[in-house]
Amino acid sequence: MQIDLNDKQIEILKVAETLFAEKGFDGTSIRDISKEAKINVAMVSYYFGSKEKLLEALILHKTSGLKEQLVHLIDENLEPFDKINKLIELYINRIDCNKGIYRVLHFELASKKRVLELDSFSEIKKSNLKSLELIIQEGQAKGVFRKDIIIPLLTPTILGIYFHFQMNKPFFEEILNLNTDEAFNNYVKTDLKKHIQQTIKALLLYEN
Amino acid sequence: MQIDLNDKQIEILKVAETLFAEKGFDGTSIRDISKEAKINVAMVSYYFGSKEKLLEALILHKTSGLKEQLVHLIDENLEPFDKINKLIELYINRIDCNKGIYRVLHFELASKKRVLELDSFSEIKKSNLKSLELIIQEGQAKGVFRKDIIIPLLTPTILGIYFHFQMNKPFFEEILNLNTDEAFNNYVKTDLKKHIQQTIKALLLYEN
DNA sequence: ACAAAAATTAAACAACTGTTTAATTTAAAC
DNA sequence: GTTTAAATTAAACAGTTGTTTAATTTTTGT
Repeated sequence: MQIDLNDKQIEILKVAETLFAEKGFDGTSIRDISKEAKINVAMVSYYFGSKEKLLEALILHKTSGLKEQLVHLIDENLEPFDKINKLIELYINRIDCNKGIYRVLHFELASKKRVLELDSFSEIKKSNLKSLELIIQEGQAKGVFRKDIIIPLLTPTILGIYFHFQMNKPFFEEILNLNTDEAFNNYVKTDLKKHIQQTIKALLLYEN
Repeated sequence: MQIDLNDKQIEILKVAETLFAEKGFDGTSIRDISKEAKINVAMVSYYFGSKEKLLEALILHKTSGLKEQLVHLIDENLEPFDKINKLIELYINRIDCNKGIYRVLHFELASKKRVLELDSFSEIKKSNLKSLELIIQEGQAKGVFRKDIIIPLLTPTILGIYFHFQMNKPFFEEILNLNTDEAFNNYVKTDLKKHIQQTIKALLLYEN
């Protein structure tokens, strides 16, 4: 796993992230990237080996970090619901900052065309699930959360709502009258976040 | 809007749906489609005009139908929660049958590369939101649902959870021990569906 | 200042892209 | 059966694709 990237490489990744997010991996050519980053086409192959390896480098470069934040959260001295709310906030902030790459990831992982060598990414996801599990169990031990929660379905609930909202941005901009990008982003960080927190809280408390 | 399609055209759409879902729109070439459908490359342009128009025809061909089901649901004589549960079931069944095209749609609508001429599709979504609104208001009038529900956020909650689960199929297959496609689909139609219904119910009932 | 290494370049590569053409076959109409 | 229209074909079109090459410039270490 490559972690030592020079400024030029990071610049390439930055441009690639934007373009991949806008037009998809297959929809973006190396020439698109090199033109936008004002470099020669050969530089991508020179630095990363191939277009696919560029994507892998991008994903690894961007997705590390959340894991550490979650592990750290476990030991914080917070009430169960505050901890869950903070977890949701961490997720949203993290993904919101890296919107582009998560969108690509979202699509490429589901594609049968490419089998990305992303064992390390899968490990991160499992670690995150483990952290969530610990937090839920703590809340259950304290008698605050119900006992029969299907923990693996909580992440798709959090991320699913967020992504679906982002994916249908044009539609929600229209029906919620969010006329500027700022208004939209603001809605995400306040109302949508609150909605997700409320949803999870309702799930954890729900009684038949 | 073209609705009269002959058998050959429908066969092409069928193949296109499968390949687009597997490899994405940009990841699928007309030659891929023509080879799989055992037709000449020129036939796609001959019948649909272009690759993009093929996609549009595919989307329109597949997405009509849910709207009518929802409109019909409004007038059914059901308790508010039963009506909502049935609505969720309709959504999931509908999308589950047309998994392929909804996956493409999900991605392509968010892409800046193409501006699909899909006013008719946007109209369908608005109509569906209107139907949901009527059902919620009925439940509110009967005093069963809370009053401060943000209705436009219910659809992303339902669809978001579902899509995120589908998009990360390999991951959930592993952590939930769903070893066959049948086991996975079964989990969606039972446990995941129940989870979504429970989530929405909790949201509609939630009290601070 | 000089040699070695790294970075950058333009050009070429072969394969693939969506689409069009013009010729041929098949089907329908009369 | 002949004429007209529709369907189907192989071939060619002009661009684009990811990647490699070999030459050149820039940077680095001494």
